[in-house]
This record gives sequence, C-alpha cells and structure tokens, in this order.
Amino acid sequence: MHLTPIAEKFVLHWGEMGSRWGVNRTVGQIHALLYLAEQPIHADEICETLSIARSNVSTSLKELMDWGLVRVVHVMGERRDHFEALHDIWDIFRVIAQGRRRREIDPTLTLMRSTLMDPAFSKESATTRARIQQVHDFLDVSSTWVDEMQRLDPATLMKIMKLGSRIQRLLGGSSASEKAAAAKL
Amino acid sequence: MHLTPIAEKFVLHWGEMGSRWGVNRTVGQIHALLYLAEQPIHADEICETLSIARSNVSTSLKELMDWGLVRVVHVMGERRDHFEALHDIWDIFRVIAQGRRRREIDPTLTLMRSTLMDPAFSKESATTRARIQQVHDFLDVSSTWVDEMQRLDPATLMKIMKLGSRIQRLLGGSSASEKAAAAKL
DNA sequence: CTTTAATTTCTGTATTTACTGAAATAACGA
DNA sequence: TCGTTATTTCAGTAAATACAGAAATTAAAG
Repeated sequence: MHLTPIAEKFVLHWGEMGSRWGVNRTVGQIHALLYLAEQPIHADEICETLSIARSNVSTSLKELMDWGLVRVVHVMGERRDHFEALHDIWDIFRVIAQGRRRREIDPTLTLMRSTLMDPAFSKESATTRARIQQVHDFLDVSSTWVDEMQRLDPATLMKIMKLGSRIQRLLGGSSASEKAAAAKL
Repeated sequence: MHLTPIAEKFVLHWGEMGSRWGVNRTVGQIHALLYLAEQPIHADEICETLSIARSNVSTSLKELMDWGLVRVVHVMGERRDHFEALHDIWDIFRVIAQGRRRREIDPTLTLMRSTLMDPAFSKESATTRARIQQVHDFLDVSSTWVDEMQRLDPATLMKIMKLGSRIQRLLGGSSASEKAAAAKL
C-alpha cells in the first residue's frame, strides 16, 4: 500500500497527536491509516505501510477495537482478518468522548462519591468539604451532560455548536418568546 | 503540613489521574495539594508533604503556572514564594479546556487547513478529500464552540448542562414558541 | 560587597512505556 | 489429522519520561 505525501503527513501527525490523546504513536498511526483507507485492510499491509512489527500491529488493533474505533471485517475468499475504522466524524467523536469520560471522569467521580459518604468527611474543615463537594458536583453534572449529548443526532449537535454563545439568549432573559420557550421545558 | 486520610487519598488519586490528563503524577499531586490548601504554601512545604525532590517541585510548579492553574503569591514578612491554586471549579475547567484545545485541537486544525490549501490536495481521491475535509470542518466548528462557551458565565453554562438533551426542543421543532425563539437568533 | 537564603538548571539514574522478534496458540484447508 | 497460514502472547530490548541530587544562578539582607 502506497501513501501519498498528503496521506503520509496525516498519518504521522495523527500518530504524534495520539500521545496527547492518551494513545501511543503506533495506535494513532494505524487509526489514521484505517480512517483514510478506501477499503478494509489486513494487518500485514499495515505492517508494511507503517514499517512496524506484526505483533505491535496486533496489540494496537486490539486497543482500537477496545475503543470501538475499529472493527474487524471479512473479505470473500480471504482468510485474513481485515480492519475498518469508523468513517463518520460524529461517530468517532462520540466514541472518543465516551472513552474519555470512562477513563478520565468516572474514576474521580466514584472516589468523590465515596469520600462524601465517608464518616470521616464531616470532620474535615469547611473549606475542604466545600472543595471536594464542588469537584463532585461539577463532575456529576458534566458526565450526565456528556451522556445526554451522546443521544442527540449530529444535525442537532451541529445546530447547538453553530449557535455558540448565542444560546444564552434562549436561556437567560425574560422576553415573552423566551418565557414561551422556557415553559416548554 | 499534615494531610488527613481524606486529603491524602484525594492527592494520590489526582496524581494518578494526572497521567490520563497529560500531566505527570507529581504535577497532579501538587495541584491537588494546592487546591485543597487553606492558605498559599511554599515549595519546601510541598516537598515535605509529598516527599519529592525540591527540583521536581520547582519544575512542576512552573508547569502548573504555565497552565494557569497556579500562581505565585507573597506573604508579608516571608521571603519565599508561596503558591496558590485556582479554587473555583469553573475557572479550573475553563483553564483546562483552553489548554487542551491548544494542545490537542489547534495543531491538527492547522495541519488540516494547510492540507486543504496544498495544490496536491486536489489530486487525492474523492474519498480522501472528503475525509480530510470532514476532520477540518469538525475541528473548526468544535474549537470555535469551545471558545464561545468560555465566554459564558458559570450560571449560564450550568443552565445549559442541566438542560441536557432537552435543549433539542428549543431547536428542532416548529411550534409557534420555538419559531419565536429561533427568530431571535 | 559579602553572606546567606531561595530557586532554577543540569546531569545522571530510575522507572515506565513502547516495541521487536521469537515462540506459542489458534484457525483453517486438504 | 497433519500441514500451513494467521494471530496472539511473551520475554527481552530500546526509547521516552520522570525524578533526585548537585551545581549554578538569582535575589535579598546585612
């Protein structure tokens, strides 16, 4: 498989960024390659194209499948597994957002909950209590919100984003039309 | 400085999570310690409390100050620098969101932009072009949106989050009150 | 200006993480 | 079932990152 200069740049960049996104370079590169690929490809082709060990490809593909960003498909008359990435950016976004929530928010939220339950908690200073409570409440609201956003279809999410801070007008004021809108909630 | 078991758990956990958030354990622990601290504290106290080398504390504090999560303050009659973390969770959120946008989105957006400009881009297959365009558009919209959200005050952001997916009702339909709301945009 | 305190920078070491190549296992075909 | 091909696991190595301690720098006090 031959990469055009543009594809190569994309793949290398995605690999670099991978580390900032919590996956290693190889995982990032493979993901980029599969994202751009016109058809599903097999592990050996990934090896050759990216010059990495077969075992490394195997491990990385498993990680991508854990994330849910890649799935295995079978090609008629071919014995080898072929792999295909999600191609819709909104699907990718959803999957990544979920994964990050699980890894980056949930564990802390769990700890905050159990801390608030801890009998020793009430013995802490008012400041400490307030700060821990604050973290809990914030994570609780955020993670619920992320979940809710997951449910919306891309078109709606796009509308919300395009709306940007003008959304404030739908919420904050007290004009007749806003009251009407608010009443619907 | 003595840590209660609850504070210690919090600090250790924050340190662990740090790695998932793109900072190392030490940086995470120091941030947690300063977040909980009742008053600004100096570097030596951080050393002792967390049992880490003075140089490491220095480096880590610098990183936290780069993020904008910690600032140096001076205490009357004290020669040493004292450090204080942001204590408002919304401020912390804002700072982290900005930092992540800079580190995790901007570089890719920049590359996508220059790729779209590249004369060679038009020679790519329709699929490749569409996929790169898609990444560009998504990051472009998202990063603008993140910026816009930064501007809103916490109360408004909270309203939006609490609203969750019910926000759809303000956008998608065609009832009279929704049209009135939409007209305002 | 000199001494002392405070902080940062630098160098080497330790720890962690990523990766390769070989060996083991599994899957399939004849 | 046996041989072949595909995939995974594992053990050792390489690379990257985090950290400690020493040395150097900066800043304040006398």
